[in-house]
Order: sequence, then C-alpha cells, then structure tokens
Amino acid sequence: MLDVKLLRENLNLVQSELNKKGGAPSFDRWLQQDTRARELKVKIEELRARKNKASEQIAEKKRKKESADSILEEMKQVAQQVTEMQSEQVKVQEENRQFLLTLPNLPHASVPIGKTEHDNVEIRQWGNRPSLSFSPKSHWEIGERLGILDFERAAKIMGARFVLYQGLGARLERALINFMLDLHQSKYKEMIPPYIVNRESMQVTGQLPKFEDDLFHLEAEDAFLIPTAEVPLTNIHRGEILSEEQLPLHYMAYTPCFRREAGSYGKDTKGLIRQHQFNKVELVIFSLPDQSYEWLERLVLDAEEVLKRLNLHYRVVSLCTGDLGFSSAKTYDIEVWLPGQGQYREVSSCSNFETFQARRADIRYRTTSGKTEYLHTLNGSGLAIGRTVVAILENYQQADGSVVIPEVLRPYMGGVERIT
RNA sequence: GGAGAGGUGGCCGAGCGGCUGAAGGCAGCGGUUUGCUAAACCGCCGUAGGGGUAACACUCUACCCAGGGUUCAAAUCCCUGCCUCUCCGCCA
Repeated sequence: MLDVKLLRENLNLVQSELNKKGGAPSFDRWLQQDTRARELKVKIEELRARKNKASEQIAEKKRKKESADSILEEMKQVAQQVTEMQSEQVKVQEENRQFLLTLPNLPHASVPIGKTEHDNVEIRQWGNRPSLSFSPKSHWEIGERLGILDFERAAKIMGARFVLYQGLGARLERALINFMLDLHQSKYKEMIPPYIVNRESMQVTGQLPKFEDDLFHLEAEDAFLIPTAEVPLTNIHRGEILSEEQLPLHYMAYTPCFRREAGSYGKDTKGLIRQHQFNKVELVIFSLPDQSYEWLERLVLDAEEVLKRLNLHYRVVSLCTGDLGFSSAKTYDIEVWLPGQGQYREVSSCSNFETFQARRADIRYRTTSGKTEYLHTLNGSGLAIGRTVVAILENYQQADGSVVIPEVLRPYMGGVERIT
C-alpha cells in the first residue's frame, strides 16, 4: 500500500511513477472520496464530543435524582445523526481502501525505465557455458530417458503441469533442498510455515485482491495454497511492533509452491519450467529502512552463491520498471544458462518492497527514540528447486546420455556421482 | 465431531450499564536515602489519529480479541466470527 500522505501531497509524482510501471488509474474519484472521508471524520468527532459531555450530565442528574428528559430527547437525535454519518463514513473508507489495495508499488530511482523484459538490464555474469561436443538435449528428454522424471503418470494422477520424480530424480530434488538450506543456515533462521493461508495473509504480500486467479483456492475454508513461502514468512510479524535492536531479521523456508498459471496456457508446456506445484527455498529479510538496499545486494549474493557452488553459469538482471512485480520497488532476477533450451531462465527473483507490504501488514519497529515506523521487507528465492534440477540435467549431461552430479551434492546423494 | 470455560495495558490480575483509559501488583523510567549493591520511600509510566505549541503544556476522538446489535450512554447486556484452555470421541 502506498503512503496516503504522499498521494495527498504529491499526486503528480505518484502518477508519473506509476506510468513508468505500466499505467496509472484515475484518482479523481479517490480524491473526492478522501476529502469527504476527512470531512465526515471531523464532524463525527465533534458530535461525539457533544454526546460524551451530555452523557456525563445525564449521569450527574440521575445521581441527583433529577429529571434528564430534555437532554435525553436531544441526544436521541444526535445519536441518530452520528449513526447516519458513520454508515456513510464506513462506505467511503472501505471504497478508498479497496482502491489503494489495487495500486502497485512505486519503482526505486535506480530501476531502469522500460516496458518489457527486453528492457531489463544485465548487471553481471558468472561462469561459462559448458562446452558440449554434442547437441544438447532438453531436460525432459534426459529425465524421461533416465527414468527420473515421469510427466505422463503425473498427468494421470492430477493433470498437466505436474511431475512425478522417481528414484534418483526425487533424491536429487531432496539433495538440492538440503544443500540450499544448509548453505544459508548461518545467516537465515529456518522455518516450516503453514502451506495454506487465509485471505488477509495473501493481501499483505500483494497476491490479493488483484491476482486471485493465479491462486489455488480452498472453498470450504476460504483459504489459499501458497504460491511462494514469501506469503507465510512475511506474515509472521503481521500487526507487530518490533524493536530497532531486533532488526534485521533473516528467515528462510523450504516449501512447495502452488500456482494456477492462468494466462500462460501454451507457454513452457513441456518439462519442469512451469509447473502448478514446485519446490523452493525462500529467503526473507525484515530490515531498517535505511539499510534495505544494502540487504538487497547481499540477498542476491546469497542466492548467487548456490549457483556458484553448483558451478552453473548465470547472469543477474535488474528488472525494468515495466517488468517489476506489483509489490516490488526493485527486483534482481538471477537467470541460469540452459543449454537444452539455448537460453537463460529465471531461478531466483530478489526484491525490495520497501514499506509497501509493511503498510498492508502493519509491521513496524520502535526506534531507540520511541517513535514507531514502518520497516522494509525483502525476499528472494534461494533458489527455485525444480528449475535448478533443469539446469543440472542440461548443463551436466554427457554424450552417453548420463548426467554427472555436481560435487557439492554428492554427499547429499549418498555418494552417487552420476545418474545413468 | 460433542460438552464446558475463557480472551482486559510489557506481564499478572480486578472490574457495579453512567463518576473506568480502566483498581491492585510485577517489570520499566526518574528521584530521595545509601561506602557499593540490595531494600525502603516519592513520582512517572498504553497506542493511534485530529486540533494546538517554537517545542512542551493543553485538548478532542477512537481503542478492554474482531465485527455487528441494544441504549441518551457498553470493558460491562445480546448476536456472529477468530483464538486459547479442559473433558469426551476420532485420528497421523
């Protein structure tokens, strides 16, 4: 949620920033309603002050056993007025809140201006593409041939965009989860949160109210399967006031993630790239405002470290204004090289949300001088597991069709060096 | 799933429909006393929003789990939801 004061005092700035991100709505109605809401507030408070005074007088008279009928009569009318004004106030406030919830975050000054992913800016690269003496196969060909990925049977069990990991495939997935959690262990506190969350939690991180179609919904409970661990992790401190000394807080969690992928029919229909259910290790940071951009840089490095240890070539890009997510002020994507596809694919997305989520969640901290301020939230994948499996299969494939296991993973796979 | 109890300030814990933003205690802060510590004593001690001020002071409004309702007036009465606890049943 954006700062209402900023909207009131510098609407032009907000509009031009939103235009960078892809368009600003009309604020006419909101401005009108916001003014009305404030008028009503003042009037209601005045009437209430009168009511409270009168109440004391009535109590006084009753104690003295005097008649209070005249005041009582007047107060009945005042009470009536207050009730009417309040019902209008509630309506107006709710409408304004709903409008504010649909506004995306503003981009940070350092974010490159652009419209689509083609305008994203590469920040750096690491490592080299593997030199293969044969024409590389896609991970689904490799996986099916080795009997470690079974898309057909997963489709029988549930449908398209699901996979059944088998044998060493399942073991590789589990090895990666443990490897990543162990790698981040010294900096991030490990959590196992609920994988099902309520509406309020989804609203905080920005999935609701605008993107309900992307979520799996449980009708009976009016709850949702999490699309990322960001949701439960960020909501840990919802409604809390932390102390300045507690910050920053670093959390991580491995969770499955569930996404409807509505609107991406026909995209990446084959393989592990775009699944309805996938595994991910997520990193979340709660930071003091003036330190959050330093933490964003470190967060990206923490995610990159995974790929370095796996010796996988990747690049880091800074998303342009048009490609930024709804809640994000700045995002770096880490894209790993996939020989089988001949392209880079995102395995991690690291974002600073500044106060956007903290406002929705009402997460604040008390400064040493006693003031309460909104803190900044950040998160990043560290990493998406399924896509990392893709990268390993495609980068470590051999001419004979086998796949070599990266050295750092072998202890996690009972010493297995190669899948044949 | 069935039966019952309860949710009050950082914590414990009182609370009659009006004099309760809320007794009392603990913790915390300031001070007196003190060789130091401890103890004792005195004072202060919730949050948010508005007005006001150079800044204080001061003042108004809201908040006793959340949302509705009754009433001139609700922490207190009624309804719904959420959460916690106890007992029974079921169960990984």
